[in-house]
Amino acid sequence: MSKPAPETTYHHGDLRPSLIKAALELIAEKQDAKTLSLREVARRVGVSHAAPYRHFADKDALLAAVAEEGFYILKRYLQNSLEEASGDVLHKLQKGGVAYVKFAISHPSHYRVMFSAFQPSNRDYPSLNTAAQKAFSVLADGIVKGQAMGKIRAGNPQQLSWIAWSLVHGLAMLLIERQLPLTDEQEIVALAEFATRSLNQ
Amino acid sequence: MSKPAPETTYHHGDLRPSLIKAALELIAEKQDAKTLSLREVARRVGVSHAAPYRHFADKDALLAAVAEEGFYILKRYLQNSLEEASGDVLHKLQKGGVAYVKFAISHPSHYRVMFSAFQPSNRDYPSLNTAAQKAFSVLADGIVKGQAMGKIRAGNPQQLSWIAWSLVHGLAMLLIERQLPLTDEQEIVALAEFATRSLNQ
DNA sequence: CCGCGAAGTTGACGGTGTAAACATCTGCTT
DNA sequence: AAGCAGATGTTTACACCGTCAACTTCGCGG
Repeated sequence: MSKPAPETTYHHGDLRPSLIKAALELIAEKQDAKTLSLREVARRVGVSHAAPYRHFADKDALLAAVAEEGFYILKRYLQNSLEEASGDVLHKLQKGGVAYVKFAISHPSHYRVMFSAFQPSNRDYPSLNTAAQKAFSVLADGIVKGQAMGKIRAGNPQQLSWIAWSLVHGLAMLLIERQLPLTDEQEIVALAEFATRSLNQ
Repeated sequence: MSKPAPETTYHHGDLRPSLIKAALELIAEKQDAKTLSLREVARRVGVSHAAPYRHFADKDALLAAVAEEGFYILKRYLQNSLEEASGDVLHKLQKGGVAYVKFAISHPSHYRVMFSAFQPSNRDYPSLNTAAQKAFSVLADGIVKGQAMGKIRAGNPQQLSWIAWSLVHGLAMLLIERQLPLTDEQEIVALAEFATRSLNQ
């Protein structure tokens, strides 16, 4: 609403976020992120095919921005689920794990981009890396808190949170790639709950 | 050695497996499987750019074959590690889990192809699906055996093996995508051992 | 021995990522 | 207020890609 649809102007004025949004839409519409073309994104925004290069070094850079956006959303999603969950820390954490899987399966193509945008040298796209780190920290901080309250077994909290992340990430990935013959949401949630209960506490 | 390097012939004679092998080499040489081109594979084999279409419907079909090959290798790898591991079933299974992660991080780009070759409708490439299933069964069968011997807690063995698979797959993926700041093989093995010990038994 | 189908080649087409040269606009300086 | 400079878009061009159709070569069964 901030922009009164300026009919036709030479300068778009808000291109960078528009490109990210359009890429997100296209990724969601197809199932497949790897068939996404930069020119298609430009077309959807109504801009020439070279315009994106004023805002992104290359196609990968746009995908990295899309991924980064995903980690912001995931972080808020996890924080909300932890706040809303009732009961003790352990129960909150389990709800968080289920929420993680739910997020992944409800945005499968976006989730895939989030975890495939990383380059050989992970020093590219530092803001993507810190965004991912912050999302992960929601889970890791919960584990530290649980340990402090004696609800979670002692031990290297970093290792503990890494394997907890591995569990939900692996489950999410296998579900997204249809390696597990589950489609019903209820069945999936049940399995996710079972998973979060299966780690030694 | 079976082929005495026939200098130059119109017909290659062994093209299909050669293409798979060349694709595998190229994927390993680059880190990145998505920059692999069909024409590049054909070039490496010394054949025209359209020749692959006599053996594969399209590029995805070649990648599916590459993935299938990966699941055969993985299956043998897991079987060997289970056989060679000493001790009871539980210990064997834990060794198997570590072996799984080791396989993934020592063939990262191949492993990525294995889990990204699946199509929206998983009824394409049925042989790929059964190959993946068979590799997974090595692990699942071990769990059933462990339950029969009372070494692993009772419960739906399918769910149990699914979450065990999720754990090692998630750990492998996070390591491959460099989401966990570990590079030293020993550290990684230690984390994998910790992971396989962390499931309720 | 011959001809037919399988396997490989050539050439073409539309689409893609990306760079270079050009056009337009916006805001700051004088 | 004028105008210039840099930021933002456009056009054009190039090499490469996946794929198809038409053509060529070869090996094998009648």
